[in-house]
Amino acid sequence: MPELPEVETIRRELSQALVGEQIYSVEVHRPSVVHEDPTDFSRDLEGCFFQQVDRKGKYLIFQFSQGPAMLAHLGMSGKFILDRTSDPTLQTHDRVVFTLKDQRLVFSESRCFGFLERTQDVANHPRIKRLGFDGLDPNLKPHDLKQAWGKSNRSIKTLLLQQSPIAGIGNIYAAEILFGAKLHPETLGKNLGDQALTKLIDETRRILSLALEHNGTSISDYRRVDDKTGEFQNFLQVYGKTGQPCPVCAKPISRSVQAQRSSFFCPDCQKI
DNA sequence: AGCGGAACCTGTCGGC
DNA sequence: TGCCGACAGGTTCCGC
Repeated sequence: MPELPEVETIRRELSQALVGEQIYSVEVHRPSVVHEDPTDFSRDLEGCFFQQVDRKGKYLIFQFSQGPAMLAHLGMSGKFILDRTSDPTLQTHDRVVFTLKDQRLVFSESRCFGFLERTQDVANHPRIKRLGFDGLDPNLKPHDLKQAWGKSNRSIKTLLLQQSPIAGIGNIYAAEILFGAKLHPETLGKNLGDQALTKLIDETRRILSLALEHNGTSISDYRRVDDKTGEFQNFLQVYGKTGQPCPVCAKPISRSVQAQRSSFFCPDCQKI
């Protein structure tokens, strides 16, 4: 599911619901998603209070009153569900269940690409250390992109998916950002000048913010913690629109494959 | 050093 | 109806 706007939507909802809550018990139903001995994982978290829920790129970071923090990545299909009913029936893809005072927090992941991982030192965790500026970080400047991309022969589409120097963009928003910036996905990053880089940064912020205002994009799996959908799918210009008219020039949207991922673009509006 | 591709695992959909 | 291949919002690792 989840790129920056979806993860941030979930972060806000979880923060609201969890801070100050105590974990009564933890059940791990799919050991491979916790990246450590599930018995240790459960035992250590039981009794802890949620203190803060942060985010960097597509990672959620849970801070507790004591002990290590917990990183969560939702992979392709991961969800956090807040279940306030008293029905403890397990759904097929429920991997980890945290029982709190009056609710259960369920980590559900059909494809098992997502995971929960505890760490004593978030900032130095290799997965976090690798990330560049968060996609909404106002400090990102054209110079940073130039420095990172200057010697690379990769296309701009591939570079946007790297999570460094910009973190949080995935396949949907890469398509929408490049359409907004009028850049063909196969343009080489190193060929972009100051003007194009500035436009790219502006569009990144504009699209991610707009998507966040609409609570993210629900194409198939993505749901908010209360099972509501996001609404940004109603605003997509090119992602998944192969053959449909470009909203600007009405030529059909093209699809190609780059680095094993689909790219969607207008062959007329987006130039190399 | 940097690149493309395979791998991780599961589900859905369309064609035959 | 059943089987098979293509495709899916992500990340890491392994050769070349």
